[in-house]
Amino acid sequence: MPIDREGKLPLYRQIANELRRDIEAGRYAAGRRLPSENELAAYYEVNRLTIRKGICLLVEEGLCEKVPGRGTFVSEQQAALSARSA
Amino acid sequence: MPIDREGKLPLYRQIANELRRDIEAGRYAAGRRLPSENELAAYYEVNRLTIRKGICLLVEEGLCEKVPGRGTFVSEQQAALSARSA
DNA sequence: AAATATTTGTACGTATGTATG
DNA sequence: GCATACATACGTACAAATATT
Repeated sequence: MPIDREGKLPLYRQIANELRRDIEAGRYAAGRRLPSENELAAYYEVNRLTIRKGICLLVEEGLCEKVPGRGTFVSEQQAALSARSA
Repeated sequence: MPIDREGKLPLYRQIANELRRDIEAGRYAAGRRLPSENELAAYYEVNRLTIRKGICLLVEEGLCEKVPGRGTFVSEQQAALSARSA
């Protein structure tokens, strides 16, 4: 159970950490689409806006890119990085 | 620099005064939408809830009307008033 | 072409917790 | 204790872009 509601870390940061871990572990291939915000919200049992806030951090880090109407995608560079380290 | 954090007036009252001034100065046309709460929060560098509290005063005064999910709009009457005084 | 579904984007509404004066 | 202010989180509604049927 990844998310700790009693923890000190805000949920959206925990979400960001989880997703970052998954990306860096290569669980999402180069340019692949992440699950939709609604799917992630259902999976982690948090509000969709909390997911968005977490993903926003990853976008700022350059790990992800969002495309309106399409989804959120793993940045190519990041995919290359995790492939290299794998 | 409109907002004075050292002043005696609470921030939300200062915000209300600023917005009221802008409306009465005709800077927002009849029925026009104000900047979103988030935009105002960024502009004045205060929390969104502080903006909300300030706008709430204007709504009580009849200067503005809020529409859930759409925004805050200048009341038509008020627009007429400021047009008259202009 | 049209209608529908999916997905991200935006905006207000509400509640709780924390900190400060 | 109370008012002010901020951070977090969820709720709800609708718009815009895209994809599908």
